[in-house]
Amino acid sequence: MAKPIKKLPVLPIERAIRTISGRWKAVILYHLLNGPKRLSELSKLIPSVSQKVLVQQLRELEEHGLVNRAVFRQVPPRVDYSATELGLSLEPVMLALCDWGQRHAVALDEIDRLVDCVVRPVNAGRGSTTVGGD
Amino acid sequence: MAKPIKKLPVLPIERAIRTISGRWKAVILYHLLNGPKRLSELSKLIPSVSQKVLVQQLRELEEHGLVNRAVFRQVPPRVDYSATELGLSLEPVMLALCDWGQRHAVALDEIDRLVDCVVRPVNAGRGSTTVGGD
DNA sequence: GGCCATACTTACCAACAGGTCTGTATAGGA
DNA sequence: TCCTATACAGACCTGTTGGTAAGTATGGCC
Repeated sequence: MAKPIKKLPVLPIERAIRTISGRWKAVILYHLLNGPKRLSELSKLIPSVSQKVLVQQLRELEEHGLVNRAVFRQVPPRVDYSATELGLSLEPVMLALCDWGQRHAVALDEIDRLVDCVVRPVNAGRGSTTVGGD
Repeated sequence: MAKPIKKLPVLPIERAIRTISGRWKAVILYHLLNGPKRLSELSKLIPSVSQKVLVQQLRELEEHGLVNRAVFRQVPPRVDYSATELGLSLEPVMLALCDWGQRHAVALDEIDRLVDCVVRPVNAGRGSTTVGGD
């Protein structure tokens, strides 16, 4: 496991928040919780993210041990990004955050559209969940 | 409930993360979970925070409905900051984040010192928990 | 050789975040 | 009047972050 280049806080809660608080990180992780993805796939799933920032955040997530990057020797180039065990362990935390975020929106009367907090497929029916950033 | 000036993301998880991800916010909230505090108290509890940022973050937490600010008509000026019901509801989420943050530090072999994840007094004995930022 | 698909990298810039330092306001007490 | 305690506000600066736009590398196919 390579040492993260970007130093993380010592305080556990600050550390946790820092690993997932960069732009698009939560969205990226959400998609990777559903299985490995290529860069091009993630680009299509998150249309509003710039190539540069997508790569940047993936690299950071990788550095912090949440994401694994698998390079295939082929052309066109193929790189698979997948959530590590550590990354997968964030799922309940992300769910808790999502639930609270909904509660927050309701409390502040800012419920334009209530997005379901589903980070894994519950069954074959993909459902109505859409995550693409705000 | 006043509308927050700083617009929050629509996506619930991004919204949640944004409300607690500013500098010192988690630490500030941690202290307010233990009861109302004055600015000077918070300054003493978190020695490394600058006056300006402390006030700024408290104002943001207030704007986002997590913190209540009570002004007393007296001199010296007295202002009490306390966690709102919404803010208090963050406790389990913060605990989950803290637990995960510890797990993360262990997984990356960065366990200098394991800080306990206690956000409320468990009993009369205050214990060994210390939160002051990194 | 040109085109394709994929996965990046680089230069540049605007906006933002956090911090230092200085100053202001209030009433009470010596 | 000066000092005290408390709670800010404002000017300024540095470093970071997110994004736009353009470019590079690889091998396969026509």
